[in-house]
Amino acid sequence: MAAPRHRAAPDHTHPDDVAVETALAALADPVRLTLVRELASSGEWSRSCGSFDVPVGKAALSHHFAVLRAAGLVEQRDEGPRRVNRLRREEFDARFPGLLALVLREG
Amino acid sequence: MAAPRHRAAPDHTHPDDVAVETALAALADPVRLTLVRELASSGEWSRSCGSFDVPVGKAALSHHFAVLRAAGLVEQRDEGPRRVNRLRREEFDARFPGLLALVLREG
DNA sequence: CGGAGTGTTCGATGAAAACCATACACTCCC
DNA sequence: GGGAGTGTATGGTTTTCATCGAACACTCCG
Repeated sequence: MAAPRHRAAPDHTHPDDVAVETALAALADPVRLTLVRELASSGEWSRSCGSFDVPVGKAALSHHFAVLRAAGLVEQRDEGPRRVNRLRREEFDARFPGLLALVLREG
Repeated sequence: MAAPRHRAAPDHTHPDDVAVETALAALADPVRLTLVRELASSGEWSRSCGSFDVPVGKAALSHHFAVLRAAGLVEQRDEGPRRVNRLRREEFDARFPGLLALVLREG
């Protein structure tokens, strides 16, 4: 058996399994764009979900992170009581070359 | 006075005046993606609006072209009874380098 | 144990977007 | 002039998406 898991691990999607439409739609939202940008200018695994300055409640925020995971943009890991994030720079850029750079270049 | 214009010219938006979110949202739709791709593999000004193989009615199609114009992706010109299209490759690529190539590389 | 902190899930709501059918406008050609 | 072809505008329906409030699950710490 596997080690007992006390909390459901978030299901990730690898960028390779993501359709272009999905990636574009994920990045087309202003809130998610902020998350990605702030995440890009922070160290990996340094930001918990609640540490972002976006004008939405917890529920909506949780949903946005689910969308980002499904688009292969963000990886999450449980660290104690909080869930920390990492931008999947390399993997995502390998699948969609230049796209991340494009949205990071402005803002 | 200017020469009499019998039909309203479509209002275009230059890619330089387009926000990233707008460009991404425009390309995130499957129908519009098809239009852009088919347009990319055709000569400039060679395709009229009705010449595309998409599963939507005339009204919806007209709307999609309006979105593409607003995103700086397509330029239109009236040619007799029909409205012909051109993909704004260079201008759009100057504003969003690599984005067009990205969506054209697949499909 | 019990409370504080963090994040997800559920149900409902409101706004935005896609779509259709119809009606209209314009051009071409007989 | 009148009909066929092409595209737009309008009005209304349906779907999708972002959002919230409240309830729940889990971790940490006193």
